[in-house]
Order: sequence, then structure tokens, then C-alpha cells
Amino acid sequence: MTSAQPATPDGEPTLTIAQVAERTGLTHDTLRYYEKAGLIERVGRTGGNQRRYAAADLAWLEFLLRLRETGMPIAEMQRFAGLRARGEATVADRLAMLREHRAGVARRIRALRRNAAALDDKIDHYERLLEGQPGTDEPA
Amino acid sequence: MTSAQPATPDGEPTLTIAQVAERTGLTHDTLRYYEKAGLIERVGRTGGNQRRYAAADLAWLEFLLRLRETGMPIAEMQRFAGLRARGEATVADRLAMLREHRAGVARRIRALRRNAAALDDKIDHYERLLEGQPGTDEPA
DNA sequence: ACTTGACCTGGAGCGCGCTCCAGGTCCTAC
DNA sequence: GTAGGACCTGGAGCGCGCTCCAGGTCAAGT
Repeated sequence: MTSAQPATPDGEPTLTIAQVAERTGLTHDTLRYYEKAGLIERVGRTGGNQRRYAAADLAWLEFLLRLRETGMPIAEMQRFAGLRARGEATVADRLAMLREHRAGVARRIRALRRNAAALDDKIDHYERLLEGQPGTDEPA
Repeated sequence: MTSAQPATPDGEPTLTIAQVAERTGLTHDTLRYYEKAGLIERVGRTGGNQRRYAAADLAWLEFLLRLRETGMPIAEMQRFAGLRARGEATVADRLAMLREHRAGVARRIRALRRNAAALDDKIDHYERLLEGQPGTDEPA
């Protein structure tokens, strides 16, 4: 998904936490928090105990961000990550989770649209108030 | 907006906090919190100091819920409510706030759709994993 | 060798939006 | 007149998702 890494095709962990922070928009603290929380599996370390992320870690983080941005709470992401860590046997469960979450997203988009329509009505109302008679007391 | 009230057309405060809680889905505590926070102006009281909401209060609460459900933080609602309390002179400011908020909602809907598309991709991926070869190790 | 800045850990603290509690008053029904 | 439930107040507490801090270690440049 990301393009030109120096030389490593996928496997070798090369990215520092600062680089991952920059690419994902997460802070160092949030990255460490996600690791501590089990959202990402313990990432590789250098001899001196510093984190080095692999491209696969980055891809997973980016997927987590899709979940977060669609409103999935951390507890649920933990559950998902836990299933993922248990391997291929949990694909059906993960699929079910994702489908459910996806349906929730669709509902939230619909709700947002309905509410946006109400905002539009109010905006219209204010516009008429302003252009029309700038001396009437408002009923709403 | 609401239909058959007993006899009062709009003005008289008649609804108990429990009735308003039921109609809005807010709890008693939240209603009191919103009043304390200045999101709604101090509502009418009986001789015995119990709240009685007017239909206009209910309508305003329902509008606040539209703001809340579209993600407006309470601090911003306080600002909006403050402008409203200052009367007709603030209509232009309120209109500006609403337009800005409306634009944010549009952005969030677009972002949700983009992220939902990524979820759909992942769902497809899992579906292929499941139907296809239920014995392959997954690369994502 | 030394400095400087990136990184490490465990744990405390924070902002938001409620939610709950204690201790009291009110009101409706019997 | 009394029981029981709905309501009142001020203020403490909570769950979430980070964010910050102290006190260190590590690594690259001069």
C-alpha cells in the first residue's frame, strides 16, 4: 500500500517509531499505547530495545485506523486483533465482526444524512430571517 | 413538530422532566446537566420548584440533539445557545456557525464512505479466503 | 569522550460527556 | 395523615482514549 521503501520488500522491520508516527498520524504515545493494549502484536526491537516496524505492521495500523475512523471502540478492536493473532481459524469470526461493523457504519451514514437535512432546514430558516425582514422576532 | 398536546398550543410549560426524558431519549440527569451547562435556558418551575417544560423547550432540545448527533461538542453548543439567548442580533453568527458545522458533517460523511469502502475490500478479502482455499495462511 | 536528541518503561493525569449519590422536598393516592 | 414515588440540589465519580511525566538508556556526530 505504501510505495518506495529503501530496499526491504516487506519482511524486515526497519521503520522507527517516529517514521511510523509520521506516516500514520498517530503519536509515539498512541503507538506505544496500542501495542500495550494488544491492538498490534509486540513489534520487533533492535539490540538496544528500540522498536522497528515492518511494512506489515504499518499496513495493519492503517487498517486499525479505518476501524477507528468508522467509530469502532478500542475494546472491539482488541477483540478483532485477538482473533487475528489466533490465525486463520478465526477468519469466519472476523468476517462476521466486520460485516456487523460495516452495517453499523451504513446506519450512521444514513443518520448523519437525516440530521444534515435538519441542519439544512435550520440554515434555510436563518437565511430567510436574515434576507427577509431583519426586524422580526424569531419563533425558532 | 410534536403533535397532539393536551390543550396547550405552545406556550404553557406542562411537561415534566420524565415526559421530556421519554420523548427525547435523554435521561433526567442529562437534562439537568444540559440546563446547568447553559445549553437550554432555565426552564419553568412549579410552585414546588419542579421543572415544567414548554413545547418550545422540547423543540430546542430536539435541535440540540441534531447538533449532538452530528458530532458538535458541548462547548460549541454552549456558544450557539449563548448566541440564541442574545436574540435576533446574533442570527448572522448562528448562521455562520451552522454552515461551518454543516460543511464538517459533509466532510465526515465523505470520510466515512471512503473508510467503508476499505472495510468492503477487507470483507471481500475474507470472503475469498473462506470460500476459496480454507487452508492458506493469510497475508493480510 | 562527550553531547544531544531519539527512544525506553511504568504509571499518573486529563478532557469529555455524562452518571451516580446523598440528603432532602413535593405530590398523589389511599 | 401517611406511604411511596417523582423530583430537587451540589458535587463526586466514571469510562474512554489518549497524553504526559520521571527517570532512565541508546546512538550518531564532533
